[in-house]
Amino acid sequence: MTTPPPGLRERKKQATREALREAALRLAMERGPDQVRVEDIAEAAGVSPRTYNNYFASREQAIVSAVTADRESRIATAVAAQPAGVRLADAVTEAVVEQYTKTGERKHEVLLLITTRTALRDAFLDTTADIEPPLTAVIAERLGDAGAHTARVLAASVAAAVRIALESWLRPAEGAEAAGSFGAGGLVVPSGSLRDQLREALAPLAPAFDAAERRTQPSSQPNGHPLDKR
Amino acid sequence: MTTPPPGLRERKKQATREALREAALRLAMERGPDQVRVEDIAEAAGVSPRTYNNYFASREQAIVSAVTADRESRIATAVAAQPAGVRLADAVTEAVVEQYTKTGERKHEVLLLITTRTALRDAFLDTTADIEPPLTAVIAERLGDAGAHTARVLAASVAAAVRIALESWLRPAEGAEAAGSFGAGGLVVPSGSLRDQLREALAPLAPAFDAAERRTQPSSQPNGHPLDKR
DNA sequence: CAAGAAAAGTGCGTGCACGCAAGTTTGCGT
DNA sequence: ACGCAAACTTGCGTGCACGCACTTTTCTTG
Repeated sequence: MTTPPPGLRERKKQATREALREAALRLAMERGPDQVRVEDIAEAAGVSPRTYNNYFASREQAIVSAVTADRESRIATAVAAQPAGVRLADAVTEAVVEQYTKTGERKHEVLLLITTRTALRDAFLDTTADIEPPLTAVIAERLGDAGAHTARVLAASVAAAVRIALESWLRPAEGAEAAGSFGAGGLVVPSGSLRDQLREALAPLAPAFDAAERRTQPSSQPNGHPLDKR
Repeated sequence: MTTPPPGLRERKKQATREALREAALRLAMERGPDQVRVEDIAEAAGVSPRTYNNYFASREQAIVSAVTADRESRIATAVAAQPAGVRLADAVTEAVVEQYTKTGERKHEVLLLITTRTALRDAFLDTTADIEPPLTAVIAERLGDAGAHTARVLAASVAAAVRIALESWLRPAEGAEAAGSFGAGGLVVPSGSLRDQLREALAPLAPAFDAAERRTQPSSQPNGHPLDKR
């Protein structure tokens, strides 16, 4: 409905983007990530370097996007696909966990590559911001027009939480540095599975979702037990 | 206590940083922001271009940092300075609003400059991430060791909310584009004062703070009326 | 189906970020 | 007071991001 026939223009565009993605990833895997110049990626994809640059603002983005692909749209539909009765908080949590967990075999070995370079790691973490717009849309849909503002904030918070979860998951406990007055952190969390990290990061936001949801439909109370562990 | 005498080394370093900040801002104000090359800033500050680059990762950062300065530390202390009895949510909100509102006359004219260039605008918005570590620290302090994880998520959410508030404040209603299924947004909010934008963006997070706070001190209920409008 | 408008691709030039390997300054132990 | 080690500065070189002007391709409309 939204895309009758995408048109040749758009198809070519996506094809080029895909080719660049693939080329970037493949070359990065073959040689090290540092041994891949933009020129190589462009050539492998059959476009000029300048064109490559119209698709990706940085070399890291190109490589990482091969893993990230169309996560944004997947998340949105995943939320919408949740049964109508569940709490909004649970719907979002489930959708997010599902999308970040259901990783093909190939992806996992790519993540190893990504963690080896700080620039790549950062670029990967930055992609969490991409889920914000679609999340805003679905949340806003459930909150109604009055909650548009709230929806944006909640979506952004979710993105932030996901980022944190990925951060502490990707980091096998580095030396103690920056933030505040924590110990080495060894006690805080033994760096469990990604699944757990995500749930734990999203849990604190649940009350905010509940409150927002309550403000729009004070009558129909969604069932609150499918995932509530308390 | 934390800084007996800072030592010559550190003082010089801060002096250089300050000089760069000031030079960058001054030059950007005199000519347009686009007419300032890194070379100029470095020369005006009396260091080599390469050294400039050891302090700032981008030209935009240097300019923006003149406005941002030590906001991070101010926020942390502002939260800590709040009366002990108030809800954590209120303490944070007040501290944040205060810090982003108490803007000198000079700052306001700088903000006008910043909004003129997208790159500067983005750099400015990115600085909201800097408040995250100090916020994490103070929040963690009030939540106790058990809530360290929660503290990080909440701090990140606050940072995200602030970013959103600043975004919609800096943008006098552009044409409708990206996100989801909203109208032109003219109805949603008439783009009130920054103060209001901040409060509105932070409000949805209050329930999350309350819940977190409740989990650590189920007994002593903080007074909940100083700012609660509902 | 033939222009003409709109959009994508391309070549070129400029300023920049950043690694590396010196040189220089500051701090500290003895 | 001296001198070594660590921190900061700097020059150089490389690859890159991106604006601009222009060509080529695709979409639209009469």
